[in-house]
Amino acid sequence: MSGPPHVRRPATLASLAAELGVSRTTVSNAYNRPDQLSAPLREKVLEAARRLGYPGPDPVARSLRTRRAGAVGLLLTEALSYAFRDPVATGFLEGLALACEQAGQGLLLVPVSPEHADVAAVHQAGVDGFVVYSVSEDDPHFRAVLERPVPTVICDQPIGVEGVDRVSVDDRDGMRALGRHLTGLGHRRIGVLCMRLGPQRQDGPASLARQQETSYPVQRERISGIRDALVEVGVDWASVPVVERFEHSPEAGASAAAELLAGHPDVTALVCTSDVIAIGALQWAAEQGIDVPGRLTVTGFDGVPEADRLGLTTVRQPVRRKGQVAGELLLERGDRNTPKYVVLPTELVVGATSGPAKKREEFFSGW
Amino acid sequence: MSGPPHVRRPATLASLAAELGVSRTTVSNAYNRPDQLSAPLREKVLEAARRLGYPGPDPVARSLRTRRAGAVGLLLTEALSYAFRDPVATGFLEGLALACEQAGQGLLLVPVSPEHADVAAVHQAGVDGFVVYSVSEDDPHFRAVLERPVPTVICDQPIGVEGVDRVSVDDRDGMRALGRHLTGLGHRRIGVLCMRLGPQRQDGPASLARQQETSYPVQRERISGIRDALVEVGVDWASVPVVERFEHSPEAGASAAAELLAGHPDVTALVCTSDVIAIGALQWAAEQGIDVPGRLTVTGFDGVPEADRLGLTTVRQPVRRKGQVAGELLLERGDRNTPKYVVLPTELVVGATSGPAKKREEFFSGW
DNA sequence: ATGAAAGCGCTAACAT
DNA sequence: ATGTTAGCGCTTTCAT
Repeated sequence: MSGPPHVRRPATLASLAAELGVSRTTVSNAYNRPDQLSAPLREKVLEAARRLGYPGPDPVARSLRTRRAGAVGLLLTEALSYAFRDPVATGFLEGLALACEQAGQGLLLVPVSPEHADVAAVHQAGVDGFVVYSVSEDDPHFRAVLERPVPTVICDQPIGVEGVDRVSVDDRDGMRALGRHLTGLGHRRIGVLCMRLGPQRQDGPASLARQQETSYPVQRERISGIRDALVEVGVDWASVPVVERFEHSPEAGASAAAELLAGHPDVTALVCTSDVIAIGALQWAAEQGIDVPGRLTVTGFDGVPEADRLGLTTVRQPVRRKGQVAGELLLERGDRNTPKYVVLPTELVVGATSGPAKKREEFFSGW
Repeated sequence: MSGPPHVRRPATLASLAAELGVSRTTVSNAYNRPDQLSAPLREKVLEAARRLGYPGPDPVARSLRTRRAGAVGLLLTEALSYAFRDPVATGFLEGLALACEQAGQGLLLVPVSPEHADVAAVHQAGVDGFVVYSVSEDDPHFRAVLERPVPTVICDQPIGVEGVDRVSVDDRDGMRALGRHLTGLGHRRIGVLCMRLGPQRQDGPASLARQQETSYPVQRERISGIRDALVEVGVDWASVPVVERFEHSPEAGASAAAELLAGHPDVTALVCTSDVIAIGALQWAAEQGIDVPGRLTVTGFDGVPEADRLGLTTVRQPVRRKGQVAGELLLERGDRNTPKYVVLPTELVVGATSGPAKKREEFFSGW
């Protein structure tokens, strides 16, 4: 298939019409408007089609003529394949797929791999609109999407793009609520494990500058949220260790937890900016024999199903709904010309992985 | 977007050519064959394009002309949205996406919802080929795919379709190995929890007839595998309880486990035909305070990441690889006209959820 | 290096 | 109820 295009169609609408001695319109109607011709004639056409091996109207030719592709394009941050490993992305996809399904639209995943850095795939996509899921602010593919003369909906990131629909959640607010839950439990010495803050891999401590200058607003907002809560009770944010990981996986979470606690053994709570990271941290703690939440509190963000099963304390965001809304925004847009911005609510989920902070004395004997 | 088609393109290749006083060919070349015209002229064309808001060649028109859509269609059993909830399906998708990515091809998810029972979506898909993932033997969408004049690759199911590429694993063999592991541990009274066996919802015990007549060969093979192992040690298969669930989710697994053990309290091992079901069974056992594997052995099939984290005894199948191979089969097919059938290996993973069967006496005191 | 001509396969006014 | 006409926007030999 990468070689020559696939075989020429055995028969076309025109050849069928010629064969039958009817007009092309009639054949077209036989497929698209059964009520426009008599039942016997229609049957005759369909029968001839079967006989000649005519597979029905070519979808591409029809799309060209009707000016609709019948599909929505999806642009993702990462390599396409990554999306299927991330439970938040799959939740989003589930919702988006649901919306597409209901509208009878296909969902085209646009191939953006780090290797194929070219933007051609975006130009090549035969779609009626794009959903852009959580991409970095300077993504070239994203720019290419904006150049296409079709409607677009952004999910989460980037922010601040004028005139483009967007759906997101209030990350900062959600994390602030979680932070207050922790400070309410007496935690003062906490550590943060976060996702990548820049396009370049940088695993390790994230400076204050890096926290602020990140090209990933979602991470910035979540970090700001936990900071808000700590500052409220008088903690000096500059003293709070933040460890960053480029990969987003439980393994990365485990190694980040190890790194943070090695450097800051007196930390009583590990705040992770995603459930995936938190799941890794939890696993690490279990392997180390560290009691959660007795000795260490661990929290996440997102509310993915596995976190639920593990009883993780987290902030649940309606990922599926987010995908659905993104799809609806794109598919049900009438002729409106003012953009819509939808912000969905989050919910604090107190599970079994957060508990009271031990006092320093208890703490050292607790090891 | 569901209303009128999106706005007419502001400019076309032809209008740009006219404006510049050059031929259409030249404009086309500026985009597709930069080496066919002088750099200055090319720049002039591109500049004019920017100025006039010409977004580059229309992908649909190009597809019609070149006879290639630059995308692969994916047909799934279930509602599209389900695929993203099932870790096996997402693993497969990951691999398939990887293959598409590398070939620079898009991946179009064809919308098949139970509501939109019509096959139109298959006809509407502008793709160069189809991958069919684990669909039932009598799926009408599948028939529609076969009618399209493009290459197709089947994954897992249906089996026995002549002349169509296929990739699968030896389910029966994998399950047989698992079964021998269990009989080796002394298990003789086992129960099976399986996925749906027919298009109609039927939650509860599955008769021998139903096990054999299922339209889902994969389930049949897995059940046959465990049967093989039990028959080898003299167990009468007719006495082995098999509980079926229509939904494929941990919740369904939990309820199936409850049902099976309520009816057969002397069972020492629960063999599940998927990890997702097994995870639910495990959760149920934990809630009931049933010791695994002390009192009850629980096993799965697939080897999904979460199963790994839980230490589930299971049969690992290379799901990701399966997706990748499916993609490669479709994309790298030269001009071969003989179909390929690829069968990938499985691997028994002995985790922490399988242990020796207790003797009947120990067993009752174990409650 | 550039242009002219010829469709790819189809649908939608509009007429009859 | 059926046919006629006129493209949708583009690429690709083949000439020049």
